[in-house]
Amino acid sequence: MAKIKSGKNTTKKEAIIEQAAFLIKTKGYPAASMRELAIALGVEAPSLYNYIGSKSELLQTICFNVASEFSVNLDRVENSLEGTIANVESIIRFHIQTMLSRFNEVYVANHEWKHLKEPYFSEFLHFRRDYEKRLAILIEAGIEKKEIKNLHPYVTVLTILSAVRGLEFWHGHKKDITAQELENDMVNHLLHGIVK
Amino acid sequence: MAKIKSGKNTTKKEAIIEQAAFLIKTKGYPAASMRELAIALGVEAPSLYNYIGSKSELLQTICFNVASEFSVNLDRVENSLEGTIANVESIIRFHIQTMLSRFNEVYVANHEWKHLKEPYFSEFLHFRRDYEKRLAILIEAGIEKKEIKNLHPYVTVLTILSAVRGLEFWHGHKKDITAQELENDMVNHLLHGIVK
DNA sequence: CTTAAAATCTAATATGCGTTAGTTTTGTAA
DNA sequence: TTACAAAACTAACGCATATTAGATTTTAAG
Repeated sequence: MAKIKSGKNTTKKEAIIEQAAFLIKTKGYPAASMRELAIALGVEAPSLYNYIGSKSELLQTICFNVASEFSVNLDRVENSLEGTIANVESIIRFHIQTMLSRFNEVYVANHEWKHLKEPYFSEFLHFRRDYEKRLAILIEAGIEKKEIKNLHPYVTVLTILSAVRGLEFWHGHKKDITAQELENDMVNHLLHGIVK
Repeated sequence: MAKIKSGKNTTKKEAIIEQAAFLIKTKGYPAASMRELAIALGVEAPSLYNYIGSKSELLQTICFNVASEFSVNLDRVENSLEGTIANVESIIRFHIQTMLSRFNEVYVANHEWKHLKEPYFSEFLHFRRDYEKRLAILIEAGIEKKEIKNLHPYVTVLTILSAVRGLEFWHGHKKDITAQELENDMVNHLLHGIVK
């Protein structure tokens, strides 16, 4: 009777994934049910299986889509000719912008990946570690060139990645401050600190 | 047949909560089952109900215990006579130390509180917002006293809280760096930045 | 040793889950 | 209009869940 709605340039599968990202973000993967997802799309649960293979496939798609985007951006930065500070700033800004523009998917990739099944769980974990490692190498290069303070590179990476992740909490406070202000102030804080 | 084991100075209820924190952290609240919790304690699931009222009560206890600890610490800092920088540093260090010493419970309070039922969900959300607000006021005072840069206070609070939360990811990397180094470097980064 | 209470067990209830099978409806092209 | 395929439906399976009821075992006190 009802039909899955999909926008002009999106397939129905993409519409399902988008709605799934919202639901998984809101309820968490285990509590996000196929029946509720179906209702949100105006359809019965079994109908979804004409487009997707399984519930876990939805999570995989979301997580690895996001991972791929960050990886491609890091490729670009690694090949840039700018200094370390500019590179780090560029990465921070990319994280903030992606976090804000594709909130549901990034949130799911950040929080729900632990519910991935093997071998996807291990693959994703490996990707994360690799991404952190590549960032740490970038930071180390900056330390050697004396552009950056000699703090433990992993701590620096951890602090930056965690800080930008925290933008999830900003979603309720949008009125007080624009996205641009937020981005600038956070970059300023992470690069130069808050002490005057 | 089997009996719930509890340490010397802990009641059986406390033993259940401690194990529950580990399980909920690992699996997420919806996927953490009473049966699995019972097995970890060497007992059958229904036996747990002699000590606790429900599964959701476990989550409530964990979340509000942690909230209370952070609140008490903030009370102390608010009444301190130190400058803003010292106060902020003290709060950052408290977060890091609590995160590392009571990892499971803090993790659960940070990540699984959205599965709290009403009215606990709203109460916890209100507590969080209040805590952030109190920190922002602290920061604002520092800005007025010209101890701290004039960045948007909420962004500063967000950045700090998110960064310390990120310590969850450090739990696998313990060998490379001591807790003390980590704490010092992160405080340094958050107060003074990374640019040389 | 007896007895009462505390602790644990087994069995069962009701509910919800992901998914499959088989059927019916809808859309499209010949 | 007919025929075929895509997309939706209903019904159901097998399994896991939190929790309750009631019986049984263990513990501790008199």
